[in-house]
Amino acid sequence: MGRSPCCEKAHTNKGAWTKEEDQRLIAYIKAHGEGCWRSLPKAAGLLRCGKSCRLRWINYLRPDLKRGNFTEEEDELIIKLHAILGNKWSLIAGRLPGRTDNEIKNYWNTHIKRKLLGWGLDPQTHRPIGGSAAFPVASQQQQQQQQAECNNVLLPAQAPTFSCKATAADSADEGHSSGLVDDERYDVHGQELNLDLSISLPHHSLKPAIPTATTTAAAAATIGEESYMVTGAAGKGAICLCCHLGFQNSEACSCQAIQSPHVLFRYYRPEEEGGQGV
DNA sequence: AAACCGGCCAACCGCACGCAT
DNA sequence: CATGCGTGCGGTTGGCCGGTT
Repeated sequence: MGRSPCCEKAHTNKGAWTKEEDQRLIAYIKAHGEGCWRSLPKAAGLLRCGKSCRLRWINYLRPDLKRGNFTEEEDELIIKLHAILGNKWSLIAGRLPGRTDNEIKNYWNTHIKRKLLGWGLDPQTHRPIGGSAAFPVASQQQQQQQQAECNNVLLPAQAPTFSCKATAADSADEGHSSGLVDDERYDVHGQELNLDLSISLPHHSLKPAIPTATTTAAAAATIGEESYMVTGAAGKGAICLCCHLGFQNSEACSCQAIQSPHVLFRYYRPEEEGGQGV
């Protein structure tokens, strides 16, 4: 098939933006608003690719950007969001007003990665380096051990403590694809952080595949197109995506492994992403 | 003062996705 | 349903800058 290039590369500038280019871009967007990036360079009199203009605006020129160092609170929030979302920088950025995905990505790679490594945690999995895989279907003893490891991951000596609280308003009887829960909150040093994740049932079916009593403390979070299952704070019970989809007891279904009251927070990713809890 | 080195960050590149036709 | 277009996203690169030798 092949794609046409996003712009005529032969006649575009590359590299660092000049003040004049910045001014032109700002002036144009102030006058006409964002959007239509492909035609913007020509209209604004810029010898730049549309993508380049968009990037420059979003990452640097936008007036609502918060410049300066990341705060400790932002640090912690990024770590927690990364544990949930992985390298979904744009989603993480959406939870940090004034920060861009690029900024957070850079900050992660240069600061937080090192910080986690200092804690002895794998920056990608948020698990102890050299630790075992998260919650495979295993014997009860193995599960207990893994859950203990999980708690260690969530509560390293120097790491902030947090827990996820699913509200009780999670009902599947809403009759609407909007949420099991209204929100999720993390305790950070005793302070609650409302992540305000968009929570919803898998859109095609609202009927739980397992008894509803076990669903009361569980939340299904829909982030983009991906659904995540989140356990309740006290481990009163949880359901996984597999159960919701009717694949309970399948190999991918690991909800048997999450009955410990000690598990503060876990989630399930779609199987294709590894299907591992955190 | 010059060379070297490592960290940081803006920008680029390629791919994926959603939408229109 | 297939195709093309516009846009957004995530990984990577390259240049700048400050610190060290």
